[in-house]
Amino acid sequence: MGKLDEKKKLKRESLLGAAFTLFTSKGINDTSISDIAKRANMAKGTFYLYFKDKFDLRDKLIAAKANALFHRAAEELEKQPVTELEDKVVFIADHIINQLNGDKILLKFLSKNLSSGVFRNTLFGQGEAGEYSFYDGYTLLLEQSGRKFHNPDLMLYMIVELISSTCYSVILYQHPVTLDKLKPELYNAIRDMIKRQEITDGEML
Amino acid sequence: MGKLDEKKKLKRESLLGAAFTLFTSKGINDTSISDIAKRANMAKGTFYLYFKDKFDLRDKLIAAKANALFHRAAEELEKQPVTELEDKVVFIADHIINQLNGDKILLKFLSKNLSSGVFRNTLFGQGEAGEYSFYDGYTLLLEQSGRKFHNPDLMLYMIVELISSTCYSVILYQHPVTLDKLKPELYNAIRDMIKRQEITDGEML
Amino acid sequence: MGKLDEKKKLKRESLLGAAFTLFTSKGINDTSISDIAKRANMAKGTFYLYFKDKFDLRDKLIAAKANALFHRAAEELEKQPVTELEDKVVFIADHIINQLNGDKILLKFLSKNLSSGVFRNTLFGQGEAGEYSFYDGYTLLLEQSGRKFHNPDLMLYMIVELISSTCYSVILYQHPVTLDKLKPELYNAIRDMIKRQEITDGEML
Amino acid sequence: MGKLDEKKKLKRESLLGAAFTLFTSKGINDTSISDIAKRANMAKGTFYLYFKDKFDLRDKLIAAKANALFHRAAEELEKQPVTELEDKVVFIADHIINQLNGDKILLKFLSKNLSSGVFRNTLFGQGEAGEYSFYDGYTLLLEQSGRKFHNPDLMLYMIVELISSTCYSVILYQHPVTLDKLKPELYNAIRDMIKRQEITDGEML
DNA sequence: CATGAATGAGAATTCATTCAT
DNA sequence: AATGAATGAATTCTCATTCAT
Repeated sequence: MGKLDEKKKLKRESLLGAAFTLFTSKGINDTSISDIAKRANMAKGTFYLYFKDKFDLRDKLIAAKANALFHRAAEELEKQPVTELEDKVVFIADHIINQLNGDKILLKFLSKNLSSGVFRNTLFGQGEAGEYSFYDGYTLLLEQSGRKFHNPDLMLYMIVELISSTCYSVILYQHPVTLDKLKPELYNAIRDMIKRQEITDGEML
Repeated sequence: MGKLDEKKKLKRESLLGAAFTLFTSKGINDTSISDIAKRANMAKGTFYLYFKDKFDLRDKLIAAKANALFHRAAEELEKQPVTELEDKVVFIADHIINQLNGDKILLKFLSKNLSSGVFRNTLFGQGEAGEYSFYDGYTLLLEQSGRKFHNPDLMLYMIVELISSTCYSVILYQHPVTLDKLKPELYNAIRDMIKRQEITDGEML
Repeated sequence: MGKLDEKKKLKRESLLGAAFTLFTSKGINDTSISDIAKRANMAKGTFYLYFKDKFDLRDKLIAAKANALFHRAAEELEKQPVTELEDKVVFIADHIINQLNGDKILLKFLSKNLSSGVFRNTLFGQGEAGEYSFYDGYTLLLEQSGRKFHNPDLMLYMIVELISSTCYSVILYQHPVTLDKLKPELYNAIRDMIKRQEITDGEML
Repeated sequence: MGKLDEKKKLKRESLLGAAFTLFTSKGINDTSISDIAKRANMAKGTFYLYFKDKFDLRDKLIAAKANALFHRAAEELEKQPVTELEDKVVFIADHIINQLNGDKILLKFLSKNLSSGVFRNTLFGQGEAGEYSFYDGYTLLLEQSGRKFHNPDLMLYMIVELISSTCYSVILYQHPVTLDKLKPELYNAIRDMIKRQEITDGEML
C-alpha cells in the first residue's frame, strides 16, 4: 500500500471515529457534517472526498462495527474446546452480548440503527471483498456439526433478532430483568430453536 | 363534552392523522411541522397548541397505534373459545401479526420507532388513565390459567421482542423466509418460552 | 368610584405589576404579552382592553414608578427641618438614591429606559391631571428660597441627569467607586451647580 | 495581510456599516439579520460567519464608534497649544460634543445604548490589543499635569456621565436649553469637579 | 488533494392580534 | 367585559453543498 493510500485511509478512519463519537453523544440528527469534519481536524469540504453524505458514512460505520463484533466472537470461539453446535452458538451469542455489555455506547448506536437494515445486510450479505464474513463462518459451523436443519437462514435470523432486540433495554436499563437473569432464558430459547430446526432421522424416512 | 372540546379533539386527531401519513411516506426527518399543519388544514402555529414538537407528536402517535393494535387483538380473543394459555397468547400474536401484515405502513412506522422505547413504555406502562392497558389484560390471562411462572414480565418481554423484531423484514421483504414459514417457528418458539417459564410441581417441593 | 371601575383598576394594576416583574427579570424583548397576561391571571385578549401594546404599558409603568419615587422623597422632605435650598435639593437627591439603592430592580428598570424619554417627560411634563407633579414642587422650592437663578430648568436637568447617570453602575457594580464614595462628590457637584446658577447681586447691577 | 483577510475585513465592515444605518433608522428591534445582510450585499448565512447575533454586532459597533469619537478628539488635542489640565479636558469634551452635534445619528445611537454598559467598558477597559485606548491617554494627561487627584477614575466617570447624559436631549431637542447655553454650564461643572478632586498642599501636610 | 468562505433554501418557533363565543 | 383558539407573518439560525484558491 502506498504512502498516499495510507494517509487517505487514516483520514477516512478519522472521520468514522469522529462521527461515531458525535452520533452516539448527540444523535445523528444533531450532528452536522461540519461537526464531524471539525472533530476529525479537517475542513468541511474534505468530508465529501470520502463520503457522499452523513448517511453514507453512517451505513459504513454500522457495517464496520457489526462486522468487528462478530469477527471478535468468531476468533475467540476458535480458541475454545467446545464441540457441540448449540454450545458454539451460545458461546458466540454470549461473547457478543458481553462485548455490548462492556461497550454500551456501541450497543446504543447499533440498536438505534437496527431498523435501517444495514445490520441485517451485513449479517447475510457479502460485505466487501476480502472482509470477514460471519455468514460463511456460520455455514461452516453447521457443516462441521454434521447435522441437518430445515432452514438454517431462518434459524440464524431468529436467534440474532431475539438477541439484538432483547439486549438493548436489559443492558441499558436492567428492564424488565437484569442481564444475569436474561442470559439463561435467552440461551435456553436459542437451544430450543436449534432443536426445533433440526431434521431428525424420523423425518428423513 | 363541550362543543369546544369536541372541536379540539378533532383538530388533534387531524394532526395525528396527517403526521402519520407524512411520517410513513417521507420519513420523520423529511417531514416538517409546516407540512403536517398544511395537510391537517391548519396554520402552522396551531400545531404548537397541540404538541410540543414533532417528536412529542410522534411519541403520542406510537403509543396510540400500539395500543389500538393490542386492543383489537384482545377484543377478538374474547370472542374465541380457546382455553389454553399458550393458545391464547399465540392467538394474540397471530392477530397482531395479521394486522401488521395487512397494514404494512403501520408495521414500517412502528418498526422504525422501536428503539425509541415508547413502544415498550406503552406495553408495560400505565398509559393514560381510562385507556386500554394490555399489561393488565396479560396479567389477567396468566391468573385465569391458574398456572405459575418464574418471571411473567420477562416472558412477555421476550415474546414481544421476538415477534416485533422478526416480523419487519419477513413481512416487508419476505426475507429470510415468507411469513407462512416464519409463523409456525415463531409460535413454536413462543410455546417453548412459556413452557420454560412455568413453575412445575417438581420445583415447588 | 363604582364597583366596576374598582375591578378594572385592579386588573390594570395586576397587569402593570406582572409586566414589571417580567420586564425586570427577562427584559422587555423577551417578555410577550401572553406572558404578562398569564402572570396577571388573565386571558391574553384581556390585555388589549387595558393597553394598546407592550410599549404603551411600559411607558405608563415608567411614569408611575418615577413619579412615586419623587413623590416619596418630596413627602419626606416636608417632615424635615431643613431650610437651605441646597440642603433640600441634596436631601431629595439622597432620598431618591437611597430608594434606588434599596430597590435595585427598580433602578435597573428605570436606567434601561432612561433613553426612551418617558422619564424626562414625567419630570418636566404635566403628567395626568390630579397626579403629583414634581416640577411644581421644585418651582415652589425655588420660590420659597427667595433666591434667583439663571436657568432653573437647566439646573434641574443637570442635577437629575448627573444623578441618574452616575448611580446605575455605582449601585449595581460598585464601579468605579462605592456609593459611599460617590455620594459626597455628587452632593458637592450639586451644590456647585446651584451656586453657579445663582444670580448674585453683583450681576443684577 | 493576505488578500483573503483583507476581503474578510471588508465584509465585516460592510456588515457593521449596514447595521449602523439600519439600527439608527429603524431601531434594533425592527432590524432583522436578514435586513442587515441584504443591505451589506451578502447572503443571510454569511452574517453568522462574522457575528454571533444582532447584539454581538451591536456591541462591537458601539465600541468602535465610541473609540473613534475619543480617538479623534485626542488627536486634535495634540495639535493644540493648551497646557492647563482643565483646558485640555474641556477641549476634549467640547470636541466630542461638537462631533455628536454634527452627527446626530451617531448621538442617537450611542445614547440609546448607554445603558448596555458597553460604552463604559470601552472607556475603562482595555479594548482590543493594538487599538487606541482613551483611558491610557487620560492617565497620561493627569501625569503630565504634575497634579494629584483623590480619585481619577471617579473624576473621569462623573465627567463622562454628565456629558453623555445631558447632551442627548439638548442636542436633539434643544430641551431644556440650547447647546450654546448648556456648554458654559457644563464646562464650569467640569472645572469644578476637577478642582474638587485635586489634592492640595494643605491636605498633604 | 485540501481548504473554508459563501450561499440561500428551509426548518423551527414565537407572538401580536383578531374574533367568535 | 372576558376569553383563549386560531392565525400566519416574521425572525432566527442551521447546514449541506459548492467552488475558487
